Amino acid sequence: MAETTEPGGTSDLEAILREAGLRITRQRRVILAILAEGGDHPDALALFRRASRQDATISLSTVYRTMKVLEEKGAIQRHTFEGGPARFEHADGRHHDHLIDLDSGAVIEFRSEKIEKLQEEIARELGYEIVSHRLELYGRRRK
Amino acid sequence: MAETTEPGGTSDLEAILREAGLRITRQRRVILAILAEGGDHPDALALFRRASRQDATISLSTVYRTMKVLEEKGAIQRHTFEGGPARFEHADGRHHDHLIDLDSGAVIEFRSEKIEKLQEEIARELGYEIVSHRLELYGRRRK
DNA sequence: ACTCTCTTGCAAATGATTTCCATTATCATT
DNA sequence: AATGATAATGGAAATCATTTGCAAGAGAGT
Repeated sequence: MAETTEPGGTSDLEAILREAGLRITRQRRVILAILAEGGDHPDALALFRRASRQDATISLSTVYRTMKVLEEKGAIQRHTFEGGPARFEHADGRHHDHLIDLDSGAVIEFRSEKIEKLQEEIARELGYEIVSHRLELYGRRRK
Repeated sequence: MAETTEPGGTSDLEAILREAGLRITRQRRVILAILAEGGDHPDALALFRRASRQDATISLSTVYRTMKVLEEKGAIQRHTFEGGPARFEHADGRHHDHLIDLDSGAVIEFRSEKIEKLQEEIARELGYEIVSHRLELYGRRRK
């Protein structure tokens, strides 16, 4: 498994930075690696804590700055779920919506072609073109 | 048109406060009246400015406090659209989603039974019960 | 190694919202 | 209408998430 082709790998993110003429710093490398692992949707503080374990010199500002840059380059996505700080996710291209577990804060991704279609339809009827959308379900596990 | 039966009228909101054992103050009356007019989705500052015209003694804190109380009582809804302060809306019972005009900031309400159904379905498949949801379309007027 | 300038850490600034606290006002009761 | 208990208010300070200013530090091309 060549790490250069590993989907969603760190190298993807590094490549994005490099191509944008940005520098690959020690702290960015660490943050990128954490994001590349994927799996969850950490907020800036969580990211900072995890990164700190690998490199104690990282600051929260840098986490925020890095998130901002990566978001601008389209490399990650920022989600602001209800009543909480922004959470970040490695943008793997495939759009999806979210179901947030109100008890654990866990985020489950899903996608519904039907809903997407309906949204387009609704916007069209109202005379609009959708630029982006956000669909979030907040719920609890069914017992 | 008896104002006591006027749907979505101020008296509704006042009744909610009264029934909750809360006091009807001069400033609350002003804020409630503005919300009752409905029509748009003002944020706290806009609400504060409008209220100030009627009663210069109103403070921003009171606007926020009133919003919090009314939200807890289910009398209004708080929406936090992307990249902006919370905006409030008189809760008239009928659930709806929002389409935000990216150019004007205007909010258009809509409702799709089909989408609601699909959401339920998706949550069920994932083993969840929906407690609440949020669907927002961000778009521009089609020319 | 040298230099240019992008990045960083830290602290201070910001923006939205909440909370503290002493004062005022509402409303049920006289 | 006066009284009194206590909820509500204004204003300032506090909080939370995030951004920014600035001097020092570190990539990367030469």
